Amino acid sequence: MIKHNCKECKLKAAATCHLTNDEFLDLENNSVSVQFKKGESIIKQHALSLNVAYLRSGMAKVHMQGPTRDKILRVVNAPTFLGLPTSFGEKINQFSVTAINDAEVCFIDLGIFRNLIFSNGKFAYELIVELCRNELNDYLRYASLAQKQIPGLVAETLLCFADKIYHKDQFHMPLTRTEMGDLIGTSRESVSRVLSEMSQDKIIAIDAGMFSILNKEVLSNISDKG
Amino acid sequence: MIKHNCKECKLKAAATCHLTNDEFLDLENNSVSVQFKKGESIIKQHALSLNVAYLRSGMAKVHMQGPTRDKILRVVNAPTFLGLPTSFGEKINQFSVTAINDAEVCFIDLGIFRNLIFSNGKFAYELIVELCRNELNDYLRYASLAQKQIPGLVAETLLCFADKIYHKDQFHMPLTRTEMGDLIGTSRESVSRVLSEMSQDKIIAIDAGMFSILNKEVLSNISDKG
DNA sequence: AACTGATTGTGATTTTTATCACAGATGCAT
DNA sequence: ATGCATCTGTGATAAAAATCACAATCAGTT
Repeated sequence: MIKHNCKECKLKAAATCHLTNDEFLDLENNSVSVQFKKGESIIKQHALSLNVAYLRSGMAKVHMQGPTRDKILRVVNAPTFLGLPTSFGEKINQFSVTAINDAEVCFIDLGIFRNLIFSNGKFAYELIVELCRNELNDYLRYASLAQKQIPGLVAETLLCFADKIYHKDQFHMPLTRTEMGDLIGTSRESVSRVLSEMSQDKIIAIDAGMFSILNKEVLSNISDKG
Repeated sequence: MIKHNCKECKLKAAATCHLTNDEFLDLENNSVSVQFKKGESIIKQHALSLNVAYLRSGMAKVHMQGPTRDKILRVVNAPTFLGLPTSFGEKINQFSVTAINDAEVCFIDLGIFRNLIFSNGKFAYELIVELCRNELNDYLRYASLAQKQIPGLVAETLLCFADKIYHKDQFHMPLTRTEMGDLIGTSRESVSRVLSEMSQDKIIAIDAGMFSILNKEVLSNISDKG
C-alpha cells in the first residue's frame, strides 16, 4: 500500500472539509492510492463494485457499452469521486471508468464510506450537492445532444474543454476522433469532417493533437445555434 | 394549508422510513400539500427554488427548454422527490416539472429538509441511493438515445411505460406525439410514422389513446437491435 | 531506421430523419 | 350541438449523417 494522507485532499473536495481527525484516520486506514497510466481501466463495467473511487489527479472518461458502440457518458477531471452511482445504486458496475491521462486514484472501502454518511451529516450533504450538480450538468448536455446537430455539438465540446477543463484556449485534446464521436453520439468520420471545416474556416487550428481556438465568437455561435 | 400527515408517506419513500416522530412533526409543520391538474406546472424553469417537492400521487414530466425545442428529461411516477438536483445544485430552477396526470405534491421547506440530512444519516443515505439509482437509469437511457434509431427508441419507450410505469401491456398513453418526440429526441411526425407502421404490423394497437402491446417479443426485438 | 497497428482525412453513396404542407380527427367550452 | 384550437397521420421533398472504401499519417517497438 502506498502511503498517503487523506487530509491532503481536504482542500480539493468540498465533502471532506467536514471530516474530523478521527474520521480522516479511519479513511486513511481503509483506503489505498493507486497509479494509472493513460488507457488503463479504473472501474470495469460488469465487475463487482466494492469500493468508492476518488480521482486525486488526472482525467478519466466514464463510459458504457451502448446498443451499437461505446458511449462516453462524461469526461471528468480531478478531484472528484468516481462511480458513486454504481457503488450505491447497484452491486455490479453499470459503467466503466478509464484513465485518459496518467491518473492517481484512491479506493475507499464502501462500508467505511457508508458509515461516514451515516455519522456525518455535513459530509452527506456535500455529497448530495455534488450528485445534484452532476445531474444538472448532465441534463443540460443531454438536451444539447438531443437537439443540436453535429457542428454544434463539436463546438460545444471544444468550448467545454477550453473553458471547463483546461481554462485556456489552447490545449492537447486527450480524446481520439472515435472517442469524441462516442462522446457526442456520432461517427469518427463526421467529427473529422467538422473539424476539417472549422480548420479551413480558421475557427480553430489543429497541430498534432494540440487544439487552438482562433475565433471563439464564431465557435460559440456555432455551439449556440446548434 | 391542507391538513396532511407525513407519516402516511412512510411506506412509499425509502428515505422517510428512517425519520423519528419528532422529525415527522417537523416535516408536517413545514410543508404543504397541493393538488395539480393535468398540464399544470409544478416546478418552473428560471424561477427561484425555495422548496423540495415530493410527488405523492400522479405522474409528471421533468423537462427543459433545449436549443431548439422542449426536451423531456424523464417521466416520473409517484412516489418520488422532484427537483432535488435543482434545489441543491442551483438557486434558480434549471428545469420545469409539469403534471401529466392529476397529481398531489408536497412542498417541503428547504431549510428543514437540509437539517434532516444533517441530523439523520440514514435519511441522507437513502437520498444518496435514490439519486444514484436515478443517475444510473439516466445513463442507460442516454446511451440508448445516442445510438438507437427511432423505431428502437419508440419501442423502448412503449416497453418502459408498460413494464416500469403501468405494469401492464395495455395503458393510456399520457403523452402526446409531440411529447413522445421531445422525450426520445425526434419530431412528432417520425413518432407518428413509427407507431403507424407498428400498428399495421400488429405489434401494437392504438385506440383513442389506449395503447395495447400485441407482440411483446417483436417489440423487444426492435428495442434491442436499435 | 524500419515495421506494425492504430488513427485520421476525405470522397462517393446510401440511409435515415427533418421539414413542409395539408387534410382529417379529437377534445373542450360555450 | 357548434365552433375553435390542438392534435394526428401521411405524402413529397430536402437535409443531415452513416456507412463504405481507401490512402495517408502517426506513435511506439523492435
